Amino acid sequence: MGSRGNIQSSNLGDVCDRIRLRFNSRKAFHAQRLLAGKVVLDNGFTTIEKIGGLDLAYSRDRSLGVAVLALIDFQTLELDKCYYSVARTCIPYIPGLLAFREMPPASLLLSRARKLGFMPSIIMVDGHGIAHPRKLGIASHIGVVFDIPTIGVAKKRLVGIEQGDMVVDNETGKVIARIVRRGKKKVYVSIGHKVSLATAVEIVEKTWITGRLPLPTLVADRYTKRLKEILSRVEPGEFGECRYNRLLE
DNA sequence: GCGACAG
DNA sequence: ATCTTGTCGC
Repeated sequence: MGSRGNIQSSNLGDVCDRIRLRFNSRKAFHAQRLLAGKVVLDNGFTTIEKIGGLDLAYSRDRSLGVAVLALIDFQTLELDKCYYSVARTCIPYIPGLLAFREMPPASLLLSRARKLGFMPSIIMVDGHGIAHPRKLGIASHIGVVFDIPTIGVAKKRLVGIEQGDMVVDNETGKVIARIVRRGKKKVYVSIGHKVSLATAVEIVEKTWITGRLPLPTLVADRYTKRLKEILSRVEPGEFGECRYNRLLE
């Protein structure tokens, strides 16, 4: 047997191990700076028919991630459709590098949604947009890669200084995010891609009708937690339609 | 060296 | 994010 062995008997580790070994923060930083230069900070759309909410959950051993895209009618705020996708999680959570952990299930999901013609006008992503150390949080990352308008909606601050209802950049002093409150709850809203901060805030305020998050991400979050239950009986790469009918139970 | 640190 | 026990409020 040659030094390379073969696929079946290889003891070089599986694909996830190899992805993990090839990964390093220096290259990740470089990719983020590259993509950050492509972010568009103005509205790249005119009307919103459907708004999407994107969120993820993990199996208890964290080996699998499930991404959910909830499609909501922007006028009636009724749930239209809901899709999910499952993928292995190879990269650990590292502040500032969240996208490298969550992109596999998310990109699988969005590429399928696009192929099937179910891409919404804009997507609300659970995480920051440009309010990020290298101006490319996961919301912006997804927006640029899929060339779709995105809004970053995070529950906690990652960078910047809070001044009232805004978050300003440590160095430039520019506003990088706005804090939207509803009762005791608050979220950090930032530009993801192809949307202005003012419009992003308006969209969050219009869709935040109850709970701790605006409706798109709230619905995605609920489905994501329901789908955790079937993760142990599911193959990575699976794509499907959410099968739960009750929006809020 | 010491804190801060999306999900 | 996930796990987990107890507590507060509608």
